[in-house]
Amino acid sequence: MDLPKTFDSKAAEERWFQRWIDLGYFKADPAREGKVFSIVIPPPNVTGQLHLGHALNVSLQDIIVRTRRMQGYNTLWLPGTDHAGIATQNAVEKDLAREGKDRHLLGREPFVKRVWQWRETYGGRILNQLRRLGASCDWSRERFTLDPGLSRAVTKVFVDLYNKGMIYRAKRLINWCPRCETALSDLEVDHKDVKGHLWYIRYPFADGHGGVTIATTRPETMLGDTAVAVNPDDARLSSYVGKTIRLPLIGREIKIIADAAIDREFGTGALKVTPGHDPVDFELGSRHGLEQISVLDGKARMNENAGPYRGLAREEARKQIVKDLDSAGLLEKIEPHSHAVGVCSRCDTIVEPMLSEQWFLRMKEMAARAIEAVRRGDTTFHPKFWENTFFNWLENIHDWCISRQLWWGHRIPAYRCVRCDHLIVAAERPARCPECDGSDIIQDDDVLDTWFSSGLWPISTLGWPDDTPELRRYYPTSLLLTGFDIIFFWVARMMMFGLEFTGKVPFKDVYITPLVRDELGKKMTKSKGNVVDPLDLMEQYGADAVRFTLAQLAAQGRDVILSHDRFAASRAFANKIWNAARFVMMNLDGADQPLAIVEIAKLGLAERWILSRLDSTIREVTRAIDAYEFNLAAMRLYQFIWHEFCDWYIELSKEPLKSGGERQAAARWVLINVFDKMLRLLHPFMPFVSEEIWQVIRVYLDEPNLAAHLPIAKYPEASATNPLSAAEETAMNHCIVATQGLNSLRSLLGLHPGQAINGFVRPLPYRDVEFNYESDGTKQKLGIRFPEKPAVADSRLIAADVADFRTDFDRWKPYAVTMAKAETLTMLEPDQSKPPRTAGWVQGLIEILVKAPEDFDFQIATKALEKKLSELQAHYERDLKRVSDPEFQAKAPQEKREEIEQRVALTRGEIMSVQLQLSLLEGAESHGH
RNA sequence: GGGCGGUUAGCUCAGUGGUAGAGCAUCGGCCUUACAAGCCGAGGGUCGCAGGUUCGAAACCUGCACCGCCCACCA
Repeated sequence: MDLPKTFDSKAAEERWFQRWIDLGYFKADPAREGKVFSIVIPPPNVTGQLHLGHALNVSLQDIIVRTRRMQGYNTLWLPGTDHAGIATQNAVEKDLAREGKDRHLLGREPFVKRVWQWRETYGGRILNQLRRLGASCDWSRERFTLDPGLSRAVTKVFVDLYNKGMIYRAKRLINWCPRCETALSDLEVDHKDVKGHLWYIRYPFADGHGGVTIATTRPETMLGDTAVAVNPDDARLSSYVGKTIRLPLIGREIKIIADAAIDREFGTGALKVTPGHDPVDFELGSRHGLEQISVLDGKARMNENAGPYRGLAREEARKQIVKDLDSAGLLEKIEPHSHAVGVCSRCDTIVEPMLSEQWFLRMKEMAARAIEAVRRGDTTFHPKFWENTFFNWLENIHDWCISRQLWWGHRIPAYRCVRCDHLIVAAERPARCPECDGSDIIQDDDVLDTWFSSGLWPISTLGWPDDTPELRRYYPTSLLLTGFDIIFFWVARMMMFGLEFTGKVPFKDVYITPLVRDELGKKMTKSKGNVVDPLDLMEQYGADAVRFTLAQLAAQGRDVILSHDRFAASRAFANKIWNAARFVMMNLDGADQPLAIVEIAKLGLAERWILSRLDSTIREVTRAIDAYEFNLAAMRLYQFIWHEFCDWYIELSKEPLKSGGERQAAARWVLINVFDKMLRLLHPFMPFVSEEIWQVIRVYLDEPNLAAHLPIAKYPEASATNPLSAAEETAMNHCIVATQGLNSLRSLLGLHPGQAINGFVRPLPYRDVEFNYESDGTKQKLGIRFPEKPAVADSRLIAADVADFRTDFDRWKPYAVTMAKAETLTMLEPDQSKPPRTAGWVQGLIEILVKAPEDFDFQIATKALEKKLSELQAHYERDLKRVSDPEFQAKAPQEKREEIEQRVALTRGEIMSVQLQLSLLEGAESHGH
């Protein structure tokens, strides 16, 4: 089998994705038996472009979806898009503007038609980009929030909530964007700090004398003032309460009122009250029954209530009014003042608090039920701390303004009889007015906030309000995976709607993804020009590498900071796997298809060892995915594949592969089987490279009902019993550590890697077994000759030989280095019966030193050893002190005491070893120079 | 004003009570027929600061600093 030297990611991506879809692997069948795993995609804006947030989101969803599918779950991942009312409408308006038109010129019908056209053009784009990432959605179930079925759900919800009295119409002070010319919800308003001014303006009493000075950041709204308020406890001003003021410039007479909410410290302590243009004043005005006067129109120009200023834009009016007040001698001073202004989150225009009649949804009760459901644990957030954020918002929730003065969206199912003005809320347009029987009935012009329909996404996409098989089978969904920026907009609303209309939470788990930032840790925005395009990344590194990198970076509770190095490393990883595959295939020439299964008992130590490492990897990866710890799963895979399988097992397999016979058969079988399981584990992370390789090796697999492709192959499970005994594990770890120790020694001594070193290491628990080591540099690890069967351990233990090495390899490793060296040393002690070959080891070392090259730097080597020695001594002393501390002996748990006592012995051995090495260096220096 | 998250090697991040870790980057040595997108080594950290709890703290508690984010009607 000929495989090219480097992995061609693009070819693999093109080869497999369409194939998987054509074969229907991603299709969900509600009729199928089995446990269910279901998830609905956070629908991207229909006209959106893929950004890294999507890429992260989709990669993580795909990892878990593919895993569950392979684990045999009845899996549904439902894709789709959101009509994204205001965002899309703005985009099309911008497009129109380029042609010198605007939507009003076009008219409502043609404009909406144009948006649909736009959707036809760009609507498929983002989903195609998700497919490029490998998203294994059931693409046959694609939904759009304006689909007829989903619209029907929206209408029903509106009508039901209206009939329950939860949706109502009211004239309130709402957020108004003068550019978009629509109402906005509180969430759609961003707050920005601006450096403004505080204008101090004297409002004279009605008799023309004296007056009260107020401080304001918005002088132009004074035209709508209907009172001046002071704190009743304010000694300076309370005597004025009840007096009348003549409002400058327009001459309206207003009263001075008292209200405890007034901050005496701010400004002059007197507040101009503008109920028509300020939320605080609106509240205050309602308490005192003040008139509400609006002085601005929908485009934020002064209206007919603004007298001489009518027609001016609000900024113009402000300048003019300040100027006029100054001429009138009423402007007392101007102070610089920073404060926050609300801006439209879509277009950044300063939002105007405006009096307006809108539709509202009462939230308190629904919010309370959502809180209760999360408290009960029906839904759990990951990471958990997001629950606080969720509670916090819901506990302080205000009614939701759901109507928008837009054209793109779900038109509100409310109708009005032209003749008698009767309001009818109904799913269908009524033919006649039930009050006056009039037939002239018009529908409300407004559409719903786009989040109203996305809030229904988990139920509407499954067919609600009908009782569909999908709804019954897949609802509640298993998981929602989304960004924190839409917890309020979307997650909370889905919770509330789901509970309200099905009595059940819409998802059991919510995984909140972190924010993706650029390499400098900055948020990516178009205006900063630091947006990294995932399509470029895929082009450069391949979809697998992009997915794997995002998974690695997605630690819970942290922002994802991009790093090109990481993408490059993942691409190298894909290539590494590819080359491992080439090695395996090269060595399977002429092998049976499928390979005959080899019993575990007939495998060598290295074979059993890699199988054992594989089991540990399977367990850890599975556990991490279950816990949504994608980064840990990815890291473990990387560690196993590269450092355990490639670095060790492949190297160790070379000799048996050449040997022919049973050992060759065993090595072949292990190579294929480990590779197979490894690819299955890897597949959810790197679907393309894994499939590309698996297709080549699958002919060797002997599995009943073997899947044709990886997406539906069975997910690996760890063996019930460890293929490696504790003793064998110890032996193998000794080999690894001995090899590393001697490689390090050679490097330290400045020897050429090709320089042969002969030596042996005897693992202490196996005193009658030795591992001969002959490294000639060209096959560094190959020289280890493993005993066919490790002999039973000798029970005699020397001082350094007390550690129980049945612990995790990584923790164990440093001790083993010590072991290898300590062995050497103990042999020098007089009371030991001295095994002859230990002296040989030392002898070998001396010979090497004698043969050291002319330019060998003894000073550097000595320095390094001395440093190491002092570190060891520090550790030794610390541990020794600890061990001899009576309190430690009294209070520390026994296992800890033992552990540290063992460490003391080991460190002591290692110290002696380093001392020996140092003395050898000294000797060699005087000898050789 | 309230709340949340973060601070560990040059960079990006693991590490929830027992000798500080990985990847990348750096340095040294290797073209060794799976892989130079590679292999073998090495250097590099008073774990943000100050207290406390503990036999023992990067980890647990308190306070502080700095970075980032969210919420909020001081005109």
